Amino acid sequence: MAKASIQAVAAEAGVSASTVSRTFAKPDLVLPETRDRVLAAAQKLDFQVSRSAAALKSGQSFRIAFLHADTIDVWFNVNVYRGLDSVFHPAGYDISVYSMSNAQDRHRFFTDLPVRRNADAVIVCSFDIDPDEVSRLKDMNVPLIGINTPSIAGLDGAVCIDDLQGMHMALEHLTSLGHRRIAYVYTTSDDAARLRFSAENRLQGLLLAAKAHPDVTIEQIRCSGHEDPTSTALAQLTTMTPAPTAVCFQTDELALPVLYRLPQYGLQVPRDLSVIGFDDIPFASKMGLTTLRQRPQDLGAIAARKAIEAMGGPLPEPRFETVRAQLMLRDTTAIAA
Amino acid sequence: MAKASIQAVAAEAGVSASTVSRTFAKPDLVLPETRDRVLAAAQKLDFQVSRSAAALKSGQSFRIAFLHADTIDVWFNVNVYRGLDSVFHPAGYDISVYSMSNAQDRHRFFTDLPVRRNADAVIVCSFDIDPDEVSRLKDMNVPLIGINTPSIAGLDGAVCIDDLQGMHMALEHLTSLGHRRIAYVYTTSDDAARLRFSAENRLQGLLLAAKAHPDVTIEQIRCSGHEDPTSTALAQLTTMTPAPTAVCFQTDELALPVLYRLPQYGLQVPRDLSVIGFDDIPFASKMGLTTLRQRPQDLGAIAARKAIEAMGGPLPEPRFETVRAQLMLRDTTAIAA
DNA sequence: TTGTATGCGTTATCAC
DNA sequence: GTGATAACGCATACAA
Repeated sequence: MAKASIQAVAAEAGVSASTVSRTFAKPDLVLPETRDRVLAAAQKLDFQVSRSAAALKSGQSFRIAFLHADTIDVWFNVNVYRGLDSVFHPAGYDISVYSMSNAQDRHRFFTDLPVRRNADAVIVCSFDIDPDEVSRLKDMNVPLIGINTPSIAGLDGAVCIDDLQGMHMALEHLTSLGHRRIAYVYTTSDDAARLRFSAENRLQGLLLAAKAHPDVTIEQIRCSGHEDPTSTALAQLTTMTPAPTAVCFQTDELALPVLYRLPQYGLQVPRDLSVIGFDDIPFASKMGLTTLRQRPQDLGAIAARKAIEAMGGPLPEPRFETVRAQLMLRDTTAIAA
Repeated sequence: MAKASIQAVAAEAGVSASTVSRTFAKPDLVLPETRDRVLAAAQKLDFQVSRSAAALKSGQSFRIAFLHADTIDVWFNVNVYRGLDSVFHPAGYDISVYSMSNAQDRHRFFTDLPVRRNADAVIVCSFDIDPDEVSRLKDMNVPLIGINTPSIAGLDGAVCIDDLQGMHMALEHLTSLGHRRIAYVYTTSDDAARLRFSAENRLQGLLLAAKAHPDVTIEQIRCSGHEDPTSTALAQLTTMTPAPTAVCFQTDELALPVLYRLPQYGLQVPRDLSVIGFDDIPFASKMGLTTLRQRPQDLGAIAARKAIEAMGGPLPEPRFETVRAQLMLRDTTAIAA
């Protein structure tokens, strides 16, 4: 089972090694009939181009570094990964995932910078990356693309979800149903960098949108990292006076456990309380939660295309992009009581 | 920002390139003080070993192929990935993910076999891989490790969750609470290979365990891929006569939406109906679901260690391993009505 | 369009 | 314990 080299294929096909190389790297530069002969020989010998050798010679690594906050299993991160993969994989790139669960991971990453010479582009996701870190990454001379980064300074491209527009829609939906007392539930946990920004942006979006409605009040329910957010939210929602008639949650993940328990505390949804989430995770549709859909896969795919474009030379066009959230009307919002 | 080569570091440190190489690859073969000098020089020049070059010369690719059914975002798959990464990343390996969402993906993979010469080990997860495919992968002469594979034939190692033991615990728990009429809800969708096996194994486990209790009956509720499983399960659970007093779900994912809707149909949990899930996904604890915990991260880590051992030479020891599920007692089971 | 020659940056093998 | 040297397998400039 000696792994066939490019030489062996060349011999089998009766051509030179360069022709075999070209057949795989730049098929259009080789005569169709030659190409077919080479492909047949390759198939016969079970030949696959060695990525290591190709990488060494070409100076590329065919690896993309994907930096993200928290862990890869959070819904947003893994779906961004899927989007990246849907573009990078067919293009011949592997994705190296670097999870920054805590300050230590992060410190180690930025001192070792294992990405140097080992990535053709860097994708930074939901990351409160500081200017120092940006400049260190830029020193690597590879494209640096952001996804939902708080700032776009120093990036070669970026794509963000439009939290403001999303919350604007949420508020307009609720006010059109007659809601005036609206609560907003969010978390501020230290070890979930992604959530910090979305919490902030979404709150701002809600407050901004509320300015157009002088009679609307927004009550903030803040769940700090130490406590169980479900309990905090339930306690507040059931005891506030005057009681809100609608509540927006920073994320579906936060909303769903509360939605489940509300009946136990005498609140019928949507009769007594309208509920809106954010994200549209799979459980949201299964539980009928009205929510704002964002598609992390799309963000990932857009970022990947920008990266590929930037690797080709000039900066991607457009460099910065914003994607709208979509209001999914389901069973948890109704006319105010 | 010319990327420093190993030569440059050697010059800076006043040693030969070989010594620099050794400092990174086999630090114990080099004198501590020499090592410090080299490390200092490397740090100064921002040097990192080129994985491509190292790979070419050493004959390894430093890549692991991770084949899984369905998509990477399903809870089980992404957590297996985390487990793999926790072992492979520190060991210097990157993971290339190959998602087999459908027959076409799979066919393409096995005809192209992009993994040939480009992976040092193959991990196959939740895969109804057939003998032909196993032998094609084995031809690559790299370790082949399975995770929750239906068969272990031809694999160099494998680790599986003990579905039978898990369901045995579930049944004993329920019978000890006085339940005698127990339902089991499962899905059979074509495009979710993982679920097919777990559905089958878990059902068998339940039936097997029930043999010890002649007065216990197991009613199967099968949700085919075309219909909404939540509706099917609810319809059956609320209309069966005699009504079951407890229900086991194949997965938490299946259980939770049903759990949410049961009160709407007049069934209080656990007063009228006890509910047990399987997996212990994050929402299970948030919603108080009694369930069987499995830890895909552990399976991934175990598989990764077996792979590394097998790459070293002999077969891993033990070659095949089974991990127990753990019963998490929460709020959805109680004494039979 | 295809073949020839060369070198990418590292590691393995051997001396020393 | 360290240094010199050759080779890993391919892609590219250049020649044909």
